[in-house]
Amino acid sequence: MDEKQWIMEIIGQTDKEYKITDKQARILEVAIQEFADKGYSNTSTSEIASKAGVAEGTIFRHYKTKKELLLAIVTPTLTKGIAPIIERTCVKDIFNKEYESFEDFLRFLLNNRYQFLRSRAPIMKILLQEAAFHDEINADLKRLFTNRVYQEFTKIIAHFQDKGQLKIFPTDTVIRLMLTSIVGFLVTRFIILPGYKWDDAVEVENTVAFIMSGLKA
Amino acid sequence: MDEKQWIMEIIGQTDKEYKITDKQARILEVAIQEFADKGYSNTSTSEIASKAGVAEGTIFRHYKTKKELLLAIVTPTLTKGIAPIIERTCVKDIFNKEYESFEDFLRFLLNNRYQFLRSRAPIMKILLQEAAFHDEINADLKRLFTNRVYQEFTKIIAHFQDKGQLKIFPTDTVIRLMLTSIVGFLVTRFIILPGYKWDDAVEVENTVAFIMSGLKA
Amino acid sequence: MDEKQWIMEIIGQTDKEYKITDKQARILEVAIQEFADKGYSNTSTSEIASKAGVAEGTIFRHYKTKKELLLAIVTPTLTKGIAPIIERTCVKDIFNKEYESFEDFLRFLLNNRYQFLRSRAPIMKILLQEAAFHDEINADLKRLFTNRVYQEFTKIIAHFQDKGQLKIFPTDTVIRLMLTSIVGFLVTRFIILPGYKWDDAVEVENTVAFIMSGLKA
Amino acid sequence: MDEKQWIMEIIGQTDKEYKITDKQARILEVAIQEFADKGYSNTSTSEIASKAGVAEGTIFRHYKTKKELLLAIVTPTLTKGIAPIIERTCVKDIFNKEYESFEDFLRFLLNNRYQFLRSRAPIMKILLQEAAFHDEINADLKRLFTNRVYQEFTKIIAHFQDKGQLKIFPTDTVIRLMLTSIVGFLVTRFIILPGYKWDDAVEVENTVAFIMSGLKA
DNA sequence: CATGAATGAGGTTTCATTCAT
DNA sequence: TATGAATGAAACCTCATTCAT
Repeated sequence: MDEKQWIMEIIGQTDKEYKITDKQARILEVAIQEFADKGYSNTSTSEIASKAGVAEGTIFRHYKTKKELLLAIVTPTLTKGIAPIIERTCVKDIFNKEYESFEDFLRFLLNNRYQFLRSRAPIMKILLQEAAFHDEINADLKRLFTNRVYQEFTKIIAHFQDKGQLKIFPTDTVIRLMLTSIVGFLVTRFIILPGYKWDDAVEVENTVAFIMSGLKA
Repeated sequence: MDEKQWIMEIIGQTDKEYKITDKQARILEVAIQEFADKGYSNTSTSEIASKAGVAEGTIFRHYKTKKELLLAIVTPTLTKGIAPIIERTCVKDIFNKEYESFEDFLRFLLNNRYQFLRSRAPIMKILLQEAAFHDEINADLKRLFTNRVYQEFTKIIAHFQDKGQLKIFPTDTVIRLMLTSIVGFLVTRFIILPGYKWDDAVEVENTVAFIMSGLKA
Repeated sequence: MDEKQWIMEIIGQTDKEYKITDKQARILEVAIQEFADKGYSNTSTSEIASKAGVAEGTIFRHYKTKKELLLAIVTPTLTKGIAPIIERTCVKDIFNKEYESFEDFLRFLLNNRYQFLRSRAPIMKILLQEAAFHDEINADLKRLFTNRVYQEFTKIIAHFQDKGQLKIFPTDTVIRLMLTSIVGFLVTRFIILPGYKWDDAVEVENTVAFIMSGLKA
Repeated sequence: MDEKQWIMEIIGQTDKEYKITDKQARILEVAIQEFADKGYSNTSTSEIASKAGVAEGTIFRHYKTKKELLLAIVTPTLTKGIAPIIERTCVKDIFNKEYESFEDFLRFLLNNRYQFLRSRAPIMKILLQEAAFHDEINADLKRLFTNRVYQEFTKIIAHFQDKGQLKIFPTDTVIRLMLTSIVGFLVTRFIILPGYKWDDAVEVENTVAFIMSGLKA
């Protein structure tokens, strides 16, 4: 199912058959739901167990501690959410002239992350909430950001500045403004006001336009 | 002290003398610190007590419950953080032609909120974290936003669109893009990367310029 | 192998071929090791299973409960450790004048038990530790002691007192002093300080001499 | 009360008034009883709590962990049980010619430790049982033994060997035989067979005589 | 006002044991 | 015979809150 594609990521084997019992899946499903709704600390393992229709001990057979359950949920999305799009998909393509313009790149980026988050909004909410309090998540987040996002964006921006498409703002500021608008869109859309009557296509286009106006030469 | 001006807000009496014992102040100080660092749920009242050099019972003499302590910390900043700037300062002034341009308004807004947050970053962090899980905070936030920010911004934007200064984007989108950039700046500056070597004046100016490029007619 | 002679005792068939699977042997081996190192209560069956390379359920296929596993380990050594030496070997021999002197008997006893414990120190440690808390072991121990050791020793001591070789201490006291020295030697040697640089032959001889000085007429 | 003198030792203040609530005393009393009867691992904190007529949380207000409770019980007796008698009372006195003979010293030692254990048998049982499994206890025990008992005994034995009162056995062996008999007596008397019809005065005298026969020149 | 011992409900975790495969 | 996922009771421990002093 498309909806539960994240299960694959969490289990870690994309297509290989890997024993994942029905109960284990239900534990993950409920844990994500509850962590997102009420926060990690405010969710008890006994609650997860009963909502998943499972004995409490069963949770601890699969995850040694409650925190390990949290990390099992959050880590794959963290990695997939930040790392690959940049490196694999974009950077190569951009320098292979796949993206003629920065605007095309931006549009692709927004659409791509939008699709990614559609089915992962709750996990992303957990990630953002708990990053503040768990060093394991925080460290991963910082490492991925500096090694992937920041480095690659720096190159891309330099590339398009060289081509004369972008204003010569300081790179850090460009990244900040750009990411702020992108993340702001996604967070508003999926976390703060998921129920609002968004016309997503229009919002994406307007956001791209807004960013471009601010950055283009 | 300027640094501890929030104490006044929390106590609720701006200049009148109101008995605020030394111990009570220390409880608040420590609670803010710990809630911001480790989260409300991960901070125990006994920990607050011992770090504040106070008996465990003393906290409950001033605040009936732990949650009441949280709300005592968060509510004044929530109110002051959102409400007054709009109503008192801006709206009147704008229609009194105090702000000739939207850009001036934007610059004032950013600088004003920047100043406000300088000494209240930890409280703001608590506010953002806990709004997700406490209906009391959430409701306040939503009410303030719709009654103040949203309403007033709608008027202001209409005003400057009429004057031909702003592009005719849908108002909701304009507000979203604008606030996203402003909040993104403040959150990045004070919460995510408070230690970074920001040149604040430049960042403010660039942010204003960025927003203006995206919105002006 | 000499080292694993206890396996025979535990299985219960000395020379008959009795199906003892490799897995069962490994369970026993690991259980003895862990019970001796960390105590019965502090050793979990799952730990035994994993260290023995066996599924958790497999242990319970051979031993209905964890306690049954303990008793299976401890009982044969308990019986063999106390009972036979007295009855079969000694008493008969002594009255058959095999032992001319109490000193010869003592020397034989010490050497014999010393040999017996060489390969069974861990089991003996378990026995001593757990006798205090498990009535099954305790009862066996008491029964064996009163029926075998105490009764037979009484006779032997009387015999050598009659022959004028032993001082006329109260029998109970003689047994206490004698056993205290023997058990003290063995426990020190095998359990408390097994790593110490003992010259066993010398220690045995000195211990015999020490006891004899104290007891001889 | 004489019976509860150990309470003082555990609290740590001999005569100074130190807040020790009634409940705390009851927790200790019950914990000692249960640990001695059933073993540390087989005694649950909830059981201690209910038998002491106290809420379970109360235990953890005084002792952060169950192990801390164990150590609080065992450490003072460990220290007092081994250390002072040797150093303070004996060694000085011996070389001050207080003890004319090794026999006098032995008699004093036995009587003194006998008195000490009268009211502390359960604690001593716990100590012996748990030393095997808790490194904290084990380390303390080893340290005290080598620094106090072993060192001082070595001097004392050399002293009396010089005076021609003792056989020239190797010192280690002399210590082993002597302690074995002393500890054997105390353990038999207080732990293995506390209910037996002992005539303590006689047993002490016989034990002294036994040891002396074995060791005197 | 302030204290801190006491509470007890509820949290996470462990573990012997069962049972379908 | 062997497996290992599942169980649930019970273990240890935390913590907001109360109350006598």
